[in-house]
Amino acid sequence: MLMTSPRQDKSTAAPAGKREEKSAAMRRRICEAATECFAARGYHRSSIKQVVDAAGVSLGALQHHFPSKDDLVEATATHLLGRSVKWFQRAKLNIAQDKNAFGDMIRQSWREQFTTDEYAALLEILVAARTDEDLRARVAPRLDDWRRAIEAELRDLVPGGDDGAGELEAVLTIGRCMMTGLLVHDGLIGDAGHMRKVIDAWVRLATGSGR
Amino acid sequence: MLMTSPRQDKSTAAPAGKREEKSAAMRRRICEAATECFAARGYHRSSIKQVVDAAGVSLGALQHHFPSKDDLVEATATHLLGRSVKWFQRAKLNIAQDKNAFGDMIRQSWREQFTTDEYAALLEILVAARTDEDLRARVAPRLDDWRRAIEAELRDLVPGGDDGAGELEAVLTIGRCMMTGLLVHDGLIGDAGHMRKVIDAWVRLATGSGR
DNA sequence: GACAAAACAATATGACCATATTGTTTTATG
DNA sequence: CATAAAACAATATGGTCATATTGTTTTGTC
Repeated sequence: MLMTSPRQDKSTAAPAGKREEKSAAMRRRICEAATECFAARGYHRSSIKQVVDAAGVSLGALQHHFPSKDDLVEATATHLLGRSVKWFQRAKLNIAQDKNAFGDMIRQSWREQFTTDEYAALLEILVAARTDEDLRARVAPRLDDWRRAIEAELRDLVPGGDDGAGELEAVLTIGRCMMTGLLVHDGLIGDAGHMRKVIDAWVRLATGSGR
Repeated sequence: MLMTSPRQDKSTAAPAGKREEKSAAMRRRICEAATECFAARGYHRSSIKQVVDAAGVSLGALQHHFPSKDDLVEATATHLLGRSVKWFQRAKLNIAQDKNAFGDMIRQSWREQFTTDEYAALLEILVAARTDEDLRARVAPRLDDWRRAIEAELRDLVPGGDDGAGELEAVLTIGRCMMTGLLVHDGLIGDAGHMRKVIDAWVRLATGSGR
């Protein structure tokens, strides 16, 4: 038996590493596989079996780390939201503090964050959580933390004024929601050029230029 | 068996076009039940059996009118999109041609169109179609028709100038996408007051007031 | 009134899914 | 190195799903 056992090769794995470290790597690997599956086939059409196959691990291994599907989904959502926060932290440093900073950030965010498999997977999870009480109870708090973390991160980027705080929050929320809806509506047609035009229109509106 | 004569008993039954009419009523009834199910439990968690129970019809009846699930979903999407177009046609007449027309329309649309079970069901279908090629091929054209119908309907409502056409399209698209994303993101938290604030902020931005 | 097609109904089928169960290997630590 | 816990693996189970199948009733037309 065990002819086709999906073992990790030990040549690359750190021997001195701890059990905990290996466990974290396995969890990450499974979450990444889940991300792929959710993006490719949608949340409900992705079975545990498919995630297992995509990750190249055994069903038992997945079950050990994520006893239920909700456990896996919550972990995947947390993983994706955490990566998004890290993206903003990085992007913030790379963007010059000129007057186009905001528009550049929006456009870059669209390209590098929203039009990715990672965001597609997150969208699947969010929509699934809408009609699944248990899942929503797990995911909603993480989503709220994510929103706050990003707002805190970008607070000093937008020039704004005195009422910049509330204004920033509103503009960020509108932008985020608009991009999400753009994926759902116009993404279904698949016209990337048209979507970019909409993004540009949003930047114009949000920065008050060209009016 | 049971060869009773159908010659009499015409007083109570519909006189003409009975079969076609009854068929349309049945189809509508099933689509409405599907809408309920999709909104309450999500697309993939709604089984044909549940739609059948909600509609109070037999499985055979549903199968007769919609041989496959995709047939049912396409019909439901078409039904919902058609109702949305009718909503805009009605709303357009009710709104005075003052300078607040646009803002009023946005707010009314949010209340009466987006925060409804009908739109929740549509959202479920759109997201499901993202990762289901067959379903997308059926739904995407209907969605495109819907978008064009609404744009044509509202073309004369926004003052706009020469470039009003392109500008209107962009503003409508952004607003529509923003509301959809608002449902997905902030709707998960369930704070209706916060969402209304975002809508107000969008109206301010789109109309250029208070800047 | 005969007759075919449409409409409606009830049951059957085969696939798939989440998870439970049971067994084996690896790792940390005394 | 003994040993217990953690990690990993293979199979089993009960339920649900979409759809196929087959049978019955209703309706339009000749």
